[in-house]
Amino acid sequence: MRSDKWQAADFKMKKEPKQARSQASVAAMVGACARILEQRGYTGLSTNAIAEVAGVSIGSVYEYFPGKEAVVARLTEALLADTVALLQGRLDLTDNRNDLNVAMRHFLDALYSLMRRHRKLLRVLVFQVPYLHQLPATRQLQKELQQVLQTGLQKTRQHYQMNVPPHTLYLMATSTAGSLLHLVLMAPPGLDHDAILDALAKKLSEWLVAG
Amino acid sequence: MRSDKWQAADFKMKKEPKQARSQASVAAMVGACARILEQRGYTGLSTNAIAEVAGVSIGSVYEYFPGKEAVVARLTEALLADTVALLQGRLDLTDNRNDLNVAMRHFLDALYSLMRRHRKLLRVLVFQVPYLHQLPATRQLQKELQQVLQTGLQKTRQHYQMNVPPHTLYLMATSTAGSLLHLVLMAPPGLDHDAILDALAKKLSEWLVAG
DNA sequence: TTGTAATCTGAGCATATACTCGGAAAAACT
DNA sequence: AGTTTTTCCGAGTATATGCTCAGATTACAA
Repeated sequence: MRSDKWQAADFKMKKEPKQARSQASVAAMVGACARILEQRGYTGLSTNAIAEVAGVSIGSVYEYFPGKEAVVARLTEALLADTVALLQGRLDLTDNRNDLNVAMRHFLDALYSLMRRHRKLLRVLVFQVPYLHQLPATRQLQKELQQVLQTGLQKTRQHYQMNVPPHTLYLMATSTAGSLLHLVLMAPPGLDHDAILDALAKKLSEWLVAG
Repeated sequence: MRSDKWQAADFKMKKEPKQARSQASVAAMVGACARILEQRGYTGLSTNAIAEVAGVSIGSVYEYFPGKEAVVARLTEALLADTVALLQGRLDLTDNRNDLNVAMRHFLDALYSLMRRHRKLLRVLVFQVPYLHQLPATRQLQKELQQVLQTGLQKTRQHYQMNVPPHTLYLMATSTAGSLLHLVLMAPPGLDHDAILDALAKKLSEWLVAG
């Protein structure tokens, strides 16, 4: 086993579980993976540990996954589904004729509470999983988010008749991500998160109309 | 060996090398650590690998370090020294009576080129080292940067007579960090980095004077 | 019922990694 | 020179982890 094996790792399942029994097994493995990541970090994740925590034998793990990397990939796909679904629903709020600031604040709140709900898992995924950015789910998330923002802004832009300079969208996305990530994962205690989100929403709105 | 051992890991050296010979050995180990991290990632880092690449025996490694975590800690301390020194020197540009926008752009450029120079190493440290935020050097860097910014802004604030709302400094720092990190480590090809930095500097300046 | 495919098992082998320890070699000290 | 401290060595042990495989067990279909 080469230690940098993940650089060419296989993130796809060997086969899909067809019966209800095996589907439950796979679900248990993915759940075990999440629990292990949260409690022991990525260094504590092993195929043997997954099998033990999931309550199945090690052979069953390799029946469906080529290695732990694929289990992590499957887990992130599940998170992706939740995220996109929630953001789609929440971004509709931008559509009805509310104040831009309010709409932006709603959007930020959706992102913030989602990240907060998966705080521990998110920390490990972002700061420890070496191949996170090679994962199909991660790439897809970036695309989806960009598209959601783009279309959402397009509506807003028409409504408010503004034109956004070329690099503004990129800067808004990356800086917002940076602030939110820091707030959720690295912020010192004692900060008023709501107030900070208020300020961020206000600034982003101004940024948009200012162009 | 518990797999989550790093949660209580010892980041301090067993003893300092006193003779020139041992100082060279330790330097070789730290250099080997950097090379391994860049080429094989954190999963490829082992005490045995450090010894091999550094050209010393495994026993020598454990003579000075309790484990690989301490070597990584030592490495980040070295990076910290470079960073703080460079930023101190570059922030003086904010002092002379230049335009705020220009000064901000200089500051961003210093940060950007430093991060770009250590691109590969930075990626591994940020995205793979599980205990990066527990490292003394990391905590110190946050403090130093905050202090440098605070004093730098204080001068500028006096000069331009502006008052910055409570959470603005936090948002500026975290969003700037987010944008710079994304630009250096995760940006898709084809982006005009200089133009983006221009836009960011402009926006930050406006943000400051706007309050 | 009987056959076939799907599922599960866990002992066991190969390898990797962490870390020790007794002692050799080199430098510094007196 | 003799003594002490520092430095270095690397075989060797213990453990962890990845992964296989021959066969038992269960579901489903003809």
